Amino acid sequence: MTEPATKRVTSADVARLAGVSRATVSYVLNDTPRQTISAGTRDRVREAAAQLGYAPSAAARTLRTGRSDVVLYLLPDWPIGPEVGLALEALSSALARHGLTLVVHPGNREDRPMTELWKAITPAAVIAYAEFSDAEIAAMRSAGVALVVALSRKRGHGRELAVPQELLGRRQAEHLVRAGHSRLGYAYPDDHRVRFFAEPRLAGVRAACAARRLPTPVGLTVPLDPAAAADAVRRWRATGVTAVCAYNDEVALAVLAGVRLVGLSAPDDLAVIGVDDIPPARLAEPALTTVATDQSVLGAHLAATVVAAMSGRVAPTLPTGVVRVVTRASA
Amino acid sequence: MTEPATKRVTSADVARLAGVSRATVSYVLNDTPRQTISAGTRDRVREAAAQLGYAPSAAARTLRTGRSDVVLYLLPDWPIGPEVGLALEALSSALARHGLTLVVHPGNREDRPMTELWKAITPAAVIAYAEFSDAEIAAMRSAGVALVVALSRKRGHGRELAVPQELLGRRQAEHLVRAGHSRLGYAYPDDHRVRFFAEPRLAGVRAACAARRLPTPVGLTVPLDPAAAADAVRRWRATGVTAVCAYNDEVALAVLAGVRLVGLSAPDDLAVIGVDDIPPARLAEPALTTVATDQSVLGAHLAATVVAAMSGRVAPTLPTGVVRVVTRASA
DNA sequence: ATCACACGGTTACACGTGTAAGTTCGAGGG
DNA sequence: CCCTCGAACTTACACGTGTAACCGTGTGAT
Repeated sequence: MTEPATKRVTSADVARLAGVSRATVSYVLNDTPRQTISAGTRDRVREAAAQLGYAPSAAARTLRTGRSDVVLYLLPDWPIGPEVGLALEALSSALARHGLTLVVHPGNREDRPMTELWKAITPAAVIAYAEFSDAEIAAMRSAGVALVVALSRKRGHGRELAVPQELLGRRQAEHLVRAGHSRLGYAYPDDHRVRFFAEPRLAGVRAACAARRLPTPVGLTVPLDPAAAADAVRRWRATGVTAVCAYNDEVALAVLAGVRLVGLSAPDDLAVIGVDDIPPARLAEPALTTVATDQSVLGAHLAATVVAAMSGRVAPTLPTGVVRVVTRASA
Repeated sequence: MTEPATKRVTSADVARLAGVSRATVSYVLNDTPRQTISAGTRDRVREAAAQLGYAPSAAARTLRTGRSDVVLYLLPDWPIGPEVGLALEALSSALARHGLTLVVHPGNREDRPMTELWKAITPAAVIAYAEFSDAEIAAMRSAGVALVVALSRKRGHGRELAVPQELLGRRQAEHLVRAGHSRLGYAYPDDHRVRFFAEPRLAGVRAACAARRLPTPVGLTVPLDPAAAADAVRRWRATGVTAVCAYNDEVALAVLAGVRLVGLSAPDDLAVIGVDDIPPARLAEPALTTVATDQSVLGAHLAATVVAAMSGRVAPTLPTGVVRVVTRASA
């Protein structure tokens, strides 16, 4: 049952086969700049490594250098949508191109103190949605974590890396205003855990309205339930709202369901715009207009920022045109 | 800029503070069965460890034991929905309870050969959707990976761990038949990458029909586009189909959109049932009937299976009642 | 002829842990 | 009194890697 488990291929094996010392193997495979190795030896070592299928032990490497090539990505504890999956894939690809490995960990802060995890892994960087306390950040730093990145809004501690959430709200409002609406509503999510995202988005909508001297948007919490959403729709109608920005596509779909339930129709009676462009958006009745983020360029940008920060260089600026409005029928 | 980075707390520090040897610390903290330690010493060691905030280095531990406590979960390269996130969270919690750490890696087989990853990490177990080749499995085994779990249907190589996909299709068909339908359709996804899931689900529908001596379901590929879905709906109607099982909720939503587009209505003209119960399902027009899987018990079961297999015990059987039909308006 | 020096390597150590193999010591049996 | 034996520890080694420090050798300058 318990197999002999043919021993791991180590750099010593490669060295033996190539007829050099183990140090030489290390120098060749890591392209150590200080050390010069003849072209002939380089080839022999590379050949031997490939032939044996050698892959260095991450454990030993981490132990030696004190830092692993792992970037830890802590998922939030609220439900994630398909767009997160896309972003992760892009981020992973981009990081891999820089020799870094993305590791995603579901954020169950309760089960096991997060500290155990990064103390154990000693990742090169930690990316998380929620903010860390100053004490946590200090602890990580001293534990060898090179970079701590929070994707939420407060500035100063980390860097603002994700798409500025305000921008999403602003784009929503701009689209609605351009379509002739002046009295807007905001559909707030029912889940208090996402307020880190919802608040800045709402702030973006508010800012856009204020800039145009329009009345401040009337915000209502909209659960993912047609009947509850119908209530919200009635209240918006009563206050003269003609178009609503929703926190995301799911909330927007709820609003659309509410509109249908009260016997009205979008966008004539109430225009609706979402965020994310999830697949069901274009299948809704009516098809949902939404603000989409290009997750692949976003992932690449995030990776570039992490890499830059680790090598001490200055972070690149977020490329423009990452978010765009997908115009469909609902607004 | 580069901080002094207060050195890592090691077991040697704990030993010094507790006034014992480093080995004793290891014995205490790991509850090594062979070794007896007095209660007094145990307390002193534990106290010291807590006081210093000691967490053992995963790298050193892995290097020494040759196996890490990481369970590697390889995500597929097709888009994932919210249900995957829920399952991961449950799995992570359950594994943590057994001292294992879940690590999720987006499956970009192109960027970096997967071999590099598990050769580097030496995980305790690997969970993946797609199947591995025999060579890959042999390589993992010999590299020390304790268990390889394939979530796909082919038996023999790995273990069938997830919910049998056939069951999902069967439940769909049973619900429709019980509602009085006899001529069924199957809405196949447009993405060839998910055939590992789609084929067994379709097989389940076929089996349910065959068991009741009903005609074999007529399968059509349905892209996530209302117009294309409308075509499919017309063809189903032409062949006398009165109800369709969709690969998942998104495809089902597309079918519903198609139904509306051709001026018909569900479930009277065509009943539709999906799989997954994603949030937009209950917000659709009409609300989508679907087959839901309890991700939390599934995650716990998956964790139990992994743990059992690692310790050589026999795998538990999948608890019954994990999948249930959520009846709404569409079927 | 001598020296400095870049080239192309090798030797040796450290990283932090688990654990097999000792070591000390007090108790209990003959 | 001696021997054995278990409890309670300690000592010592191995895991696989990166890298600083050392070393021989040819080569061009003095």
